[in-house]
Amino acid sequence: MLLVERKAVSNGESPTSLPGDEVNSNELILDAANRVLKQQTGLEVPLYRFRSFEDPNRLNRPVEQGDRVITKAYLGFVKNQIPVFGGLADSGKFVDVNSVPEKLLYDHRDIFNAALVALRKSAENHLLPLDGMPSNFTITQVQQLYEAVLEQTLDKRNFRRSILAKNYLSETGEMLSGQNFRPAKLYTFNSVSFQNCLDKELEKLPVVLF
Amino acid sequence: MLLVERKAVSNGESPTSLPGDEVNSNELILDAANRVLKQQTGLEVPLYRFRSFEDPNRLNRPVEQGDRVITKAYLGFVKNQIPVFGGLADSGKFVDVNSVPEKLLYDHRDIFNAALVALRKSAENHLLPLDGMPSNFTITQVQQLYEAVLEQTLDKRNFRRSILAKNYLSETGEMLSGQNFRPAKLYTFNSVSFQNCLDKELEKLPVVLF
DNA sequence: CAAGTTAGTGTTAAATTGACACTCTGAAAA
DNA sequence: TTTTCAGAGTGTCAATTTAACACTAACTTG
Repeated sequence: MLLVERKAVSNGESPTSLPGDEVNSNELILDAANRVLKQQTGLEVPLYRFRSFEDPNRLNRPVEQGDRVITKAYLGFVKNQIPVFGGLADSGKFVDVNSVPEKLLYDHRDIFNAALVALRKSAENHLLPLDGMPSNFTITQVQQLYEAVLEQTLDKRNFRRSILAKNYLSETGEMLSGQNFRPAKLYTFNSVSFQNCLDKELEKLPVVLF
Repeated sequence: MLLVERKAVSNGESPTSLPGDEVNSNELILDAANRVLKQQTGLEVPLYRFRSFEDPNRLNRPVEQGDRVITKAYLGFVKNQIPVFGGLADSGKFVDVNSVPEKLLYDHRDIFNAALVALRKSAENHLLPLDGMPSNFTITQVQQLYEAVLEQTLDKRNFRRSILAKNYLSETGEMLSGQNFRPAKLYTFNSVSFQNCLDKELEKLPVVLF
């Protein structure tokens, strides 16, 4: 989990926060998310929308005209990039998800919690984005990622069957050798097929939701 | 489908539109939707969120500072209420969904299309809200609603099995008599159980979606 | 070549989903 | 009173999907 320390913060608020800033009046929100992430952390990764936050009191101060902030939250997966902080973000660091402070800026802790929920539901559907994996990986490594996210062990055969059925893992033809056991096939993450899976899943949903 | 004629409209735009207006800076968006609907049509019905619309060009005019409008769209089901137009809405009328003009205000035709998609996906999941049904109704009437929304006939036995399994229809103990065939059981729509179904469905979803 | 370690594979039982046809009940007509 | 009409209401079977479960394959090291 990447947390940043925000420069100017209203009285009493924690400067520890998620990257984030305002949308320009002529840009798509996803574009804004990418731009702000780049500005504040130097990172460029695919972003996945998960929820919006719109409570009028979420900034913990009385709402005045022009002070209403609605956040559309995205998450993304970082490989090995080293962040370079800038913009509103003074500094920052990666922390274990179990070490995220209870108190973050505004309702950012709620947003983080929602991100974890989103991640776990995605994992239950075998739809975790693998942008954070190395470019070649074994299915066992993917399974370890899933087990970490879900905090439970999974049956190897069922996991393989389910994840391969999604068709977003492509065999490279290469094997992972140099270990003292049977070499494993290496796969890559096919993000186009992955998007197709998400779209197909979206097809199935009831869209009238709250 | 309820369309309203909007009073003041920028040049060249169709005044025929969906009810809608701005959110106050201190209210929840759903509250705003209820308030605006009441103001403009006099109607008070449960509202169901289905999508947001955020294209910077959706107002068909160059975006200036403070001119960016993002819409969160809701739909609701009207029973027999007679609308009383007010606020931005000069007048209005119910029209068949197949007679909605191609050109509505701004992107309201897109919003309407999205509402239809949402409705049909909800129907495929046997999760159409029944706020628009009479207070007592037969399962056959519900099936007719579903068939109208889906524009296809459904198998009676499978439909009954599925819809009853959701547990949001409650038997009243009354029967619909006075017809020259076997009387049908009358049911009511249990909106609390219905919400539970929606929540349960939400549990199952992958939440990382775009 | 034996031992150790992970890779990789298939079957069965249970639950769910879709296709399909007949009996029940009341009213009206004969 | 009996028959006819029309929609109400019900169950089964086959196919698919999902979860549980155990062994053989392949490579390295000693």
